[in-house]
Order: sequence, then structure tokens, then C-alpha cells
Amino acid sequence: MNEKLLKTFSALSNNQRLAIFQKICEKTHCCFYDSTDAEFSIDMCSCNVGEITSTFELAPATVSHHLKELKNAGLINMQRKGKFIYLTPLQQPLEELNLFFSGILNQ
Amino acid sequence: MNEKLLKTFSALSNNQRLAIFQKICEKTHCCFYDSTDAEFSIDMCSCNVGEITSTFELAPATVSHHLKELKNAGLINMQRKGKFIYLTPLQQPLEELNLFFSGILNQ
DNA sequence: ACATTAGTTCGATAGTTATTGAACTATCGA
DNA sequence: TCGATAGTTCAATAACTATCGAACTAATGT
Repeated sequence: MNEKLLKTFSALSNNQRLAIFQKICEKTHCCFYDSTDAEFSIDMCSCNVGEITSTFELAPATVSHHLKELKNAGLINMQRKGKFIYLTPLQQPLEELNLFFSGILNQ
Repeated sequence: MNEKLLKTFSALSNNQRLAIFQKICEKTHCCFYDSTDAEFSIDMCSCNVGEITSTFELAPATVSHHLKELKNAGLINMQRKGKFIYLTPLQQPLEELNLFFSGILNQ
């Protein structure tokens, strides 16, 4: 159980990675879009790897490395659709962290 | 604001430091003791640096380094009383982390 | 004043992580 | 099938972090 926590903290303990994770969270904010308006969703509510690369001005290899870490920590999902790989945050580890901290707070 | 988050995650992103922090949280669990029974509180509800050193079998210098990081992240308080330095967790950063995660969860 | 115990700071070293270029795989459109 | 675009993997290097011994400071009791 600590193993998991540690992975999460490690994943978020780097400057760039924290920013990348936050970006993914922001960009996919409005993911629960009206399904009849798919185009809007793709433009406005998704985040692919290239966007991260251009936003943060990092080499593709570096971004790849950071995304691997985030994925490995269970913080994000990566799903290929054609040429692009789309990034979404995963809720479960966040809920676990929430429990961890509120556990300490309420003891 | 990110600076602060980053510090917290970095502080908890190390094996030993996470364990040390959890130990401090555990040991001081019952800190809100009956003030008439001070002796009980000192034996059972406090945590000093030496205890950390002996629990984790690390060199004093190493423990000192880790505690500095935790303190620097605002996660703990260190207060000298005579020969000993007592450690207590601080709530504020935990509450902030709670907010951070529930913010992402609820958006 | 001195010896003892508690803890820190400093400097060195080993181990880990970040970053990148170059070479690769995957998908698509012509 | 070929060229272009998207992304990964690999190997090397740079930057950072953990660990510790040795020398220090702080408080206490004698």
C-alpha cells in the first residue's frame, strides 16, 4: 500500500511532471461533453502527447519518459486513436491520496 | 502555489521520508491528551529525533537530512525541549493537499 | 569546568533521475 | 508502397539526492 503512495508522490515530485499532470487534468476538464457534439470534444476537451511536447518545450523523448512515469503511477491513461495518443487522468489514485491525507487529518 | 505542492510531493517521494513522516503521525496520534497527565503524553504521545534514528537504523546525519526536508516542506514542526527535539506533523499542508486532490476530482 | 548525550552541518561518494539525439515503430494519406 | 507525422526506446551524459563519517553545537548533570 505504501508502495503505491510512494509511486504517486514520486510521479508528482518533479517540476515538469506535476505541470504535465495538471495540464492533462485541465485540458480534459470538460470531458463529459454532449456526445452529439463530438467535434467540440476533440478540439477542446482532449489532450494528446504532442500538445504536451509543444506546451512544455521539451524533447519528445523527455515527454515520453515523463508520461511513462505518470502512467506507471496509475495517474493517467494513454489511449491511441489513429496517429495520436490521448491522455486522461485516472481518478482512483487521487481518491486514495485523498483518503491518505484525510486519514492523517482525522486521526 | 505549485512550488508548495511540489515541495510536499518531493518530501514524501522518498521511501524513508514517507515512513518517517508516517511514524511521526502515528506516534503523535494521541497528542491531545489530558493536560493533567503530562507524563503519559511524553512517554506515549511524542516523537523525538532519536526515536526516528533508532527505528529506521539510519545514521543520525541521514535522519537529520530527511527531517530537514520534511520541515522545509512544512510537513512537520521541530521543537527543542532540553536535550531532545520533538517532532509533530503540521496540518495545513495536508489540508492543502486534500484540496488539491478533491479539486481535481470534482472538476 | 568537564564528560555525556542529542542532534546538526559539512564534504565526499554512490546511486538515482532528467534530458537529449539518434534510431526505431505505428498510423495515415496519396 | 512510399513519405510524412506521431510517438517510443536506447544509450550516453548531466544534474540531483541519499547516505555516511567526522567535526561541530547544544543542553544536562556532576
